[in-house]
Amino acid sequence: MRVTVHEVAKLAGVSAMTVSRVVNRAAYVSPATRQRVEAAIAELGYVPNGLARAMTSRKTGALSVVVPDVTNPFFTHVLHGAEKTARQAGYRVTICSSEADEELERQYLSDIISNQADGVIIAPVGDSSRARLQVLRRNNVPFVLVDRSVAGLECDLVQGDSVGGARTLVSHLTSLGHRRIAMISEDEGVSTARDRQRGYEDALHDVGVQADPKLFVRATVTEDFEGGARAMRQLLTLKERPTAVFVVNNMAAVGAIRAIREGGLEVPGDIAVVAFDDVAHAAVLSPFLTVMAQPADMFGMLAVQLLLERITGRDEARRRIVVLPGDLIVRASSGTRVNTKESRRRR
Amino acid sequence: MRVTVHEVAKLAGVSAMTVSRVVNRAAYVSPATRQRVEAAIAELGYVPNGLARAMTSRKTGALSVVVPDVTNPFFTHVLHGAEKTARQAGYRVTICSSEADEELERQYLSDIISNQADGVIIAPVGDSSRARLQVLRRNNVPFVLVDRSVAGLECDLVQGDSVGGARTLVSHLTSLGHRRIAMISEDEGVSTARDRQRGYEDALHDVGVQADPKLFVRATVTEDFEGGARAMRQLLTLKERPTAVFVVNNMAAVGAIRAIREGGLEVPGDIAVVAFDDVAHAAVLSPFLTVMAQPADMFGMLAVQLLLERITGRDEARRRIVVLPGDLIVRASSGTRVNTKESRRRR
DNA sequence: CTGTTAGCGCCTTCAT
DNA sequence: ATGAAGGCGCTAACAG
Repeated sequence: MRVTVHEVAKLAGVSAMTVSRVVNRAAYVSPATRQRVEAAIAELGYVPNGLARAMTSRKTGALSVVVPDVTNPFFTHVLHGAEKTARQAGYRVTICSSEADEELERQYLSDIISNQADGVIIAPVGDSSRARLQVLRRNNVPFVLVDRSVAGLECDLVQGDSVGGARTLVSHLTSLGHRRIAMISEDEGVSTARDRQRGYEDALHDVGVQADPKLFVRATVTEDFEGGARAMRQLLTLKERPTAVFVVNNMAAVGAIRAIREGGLEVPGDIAVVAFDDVAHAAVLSPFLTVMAQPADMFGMLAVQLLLERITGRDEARRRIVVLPGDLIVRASSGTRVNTKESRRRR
Repeated sequence: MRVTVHEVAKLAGVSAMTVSRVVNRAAYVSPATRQRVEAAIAELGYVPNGLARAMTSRKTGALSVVVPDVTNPFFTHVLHGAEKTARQAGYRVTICSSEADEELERQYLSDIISNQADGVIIAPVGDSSRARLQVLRRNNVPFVLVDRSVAGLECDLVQGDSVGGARTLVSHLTSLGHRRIAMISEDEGVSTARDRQRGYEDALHDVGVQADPKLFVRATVTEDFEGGARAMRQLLTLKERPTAVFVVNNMAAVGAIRAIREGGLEVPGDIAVVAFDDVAHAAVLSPFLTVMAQPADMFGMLAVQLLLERITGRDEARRRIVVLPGDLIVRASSGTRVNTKESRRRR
């Protein structure tokens, strides 16, 4: 089978312990024996068994990052930031795509415990994740939430300013004269959905508009854009169509825009669209969607930093919450000033 | 510390061995004791230690997927396909982003051996990866290449039809009347770059055009689009500018288009652009780039299937190569028929 | 400076 | 149907 310390030891004429010391650059090994051991290692192509090491050291050097969708550019950048930061600190990163599925998430978290990851970064499926995360806690696996909080669970968290961001986006629409503004949200168990809804309502309230329940729909947000498309189609059936739509995230927005066009309408001519999170490559290729762009890489980086502090630091019980502001990027999809009764009156 | 078999055993009043048998659903445990053990497991929140298990079973249940860039939508979908297929087969997937860096790749592969992954899927940095992959082989870690082959290395491989795909893309351009067609390629150590160059030259040859070395530039392809942009800027300095450009991949194409626009020119008006690999979300938001779309998810799925066969199957020494065709998707960036001297003459 | 002992948590093997 | 012994590969803790 695979080469072990013992074979190296035998070849070098020393004990297994000495080999271990050489490998780990640890203390006092005479240059002469060190050299013999190194030669033996090279000759046999010895690679230490990380599992065995982890067994004794109780450190696997692995962090797990759990996201609902690896193909979503937002999470892709969270991953990237996390991976980079973790690597620089000597940790590997295992990526799990929960597909926004509770059972799958449960399975992954169980795997993570089983495989003794040193820590976990997770964008939870939703509030239902609470029970699963408490199992992590019971097993002493430190974790940090990214992007989404979980109701009733106190823990470190890196998130965007969803309330403020949504308010800014929707205010952008109202400032253009829109008053009949719909929102496409997602499952209410997701904290960002709730927060963005609040920002949406705040912005409407700012201009004296009462949120109309008929203009609020939820999309099942999947990797495919279908969820957003379906929600949009539903809005298009209304007698009084909205003149603008605020979409809870980038993927749903892409679906919504497709649905609008398939319905024979135009963005922003017939319906203006704004959304949370930028769409990386699309933004460069043909800048179109007006968004609240979030520094996704930074989410990942900071989450790992908090996590590493939990792992290495003596547990300062204090819970840390980092909130990162986003940037409003105005592009074509939100259109220009429109003439509504209200806006005409004001001029 | 973490709960172990022994604590469960003590609580249930049995031996550790019996606990193990219950956990593994193995042989002969009386219903009565089984029940007591299960109660103890639940009460203590026991989760088996995967490392210890792997130590004895010599199976970690982990596959590693190494890609040059996790934010590239092409690789993102390869990952997704791989992850899904692996999970269904009971394997976890660890993702490594080599950043197209040789040293980083070496480190990852070394980690992978060390952590006893059961197998590896890798889109290698380039031909230089050969040495590193041979280390894998020496350590009996089965692996399958995706997307790129490695010169001088015989092994299972899932790839696209780069020669044919490039030829189709470039022929699309020649059929529109273009004759002065540039290519933005990448490092020649990457098999797809070589293959696509061949397809490019073949297509030119088909219409009696000799490839002009001045029209061939290489981009350092990074996660950022800068590589493609720089290459494009270089082409724009030519006295006789190309009328069309074939770009080796999606990321570089995005950069190239940005550079063209920043240079005050238009796509496709001044320069037509075609590229390999679609840009997922952008394609829906504002269909623009003419591409050879590859079934990336399928790359990942098939690669895992081949890998699992290597892992579980008795090694049928035969090497397997799967070549998946792409789809030409014609959009705005390649433009319509142009009038060149040649095309005018022909009419 | 180097070797010996023991044990990480589990499971294979052999008893009972 | 259940238990005891031993070992997977490595290293911490103690010798010397």
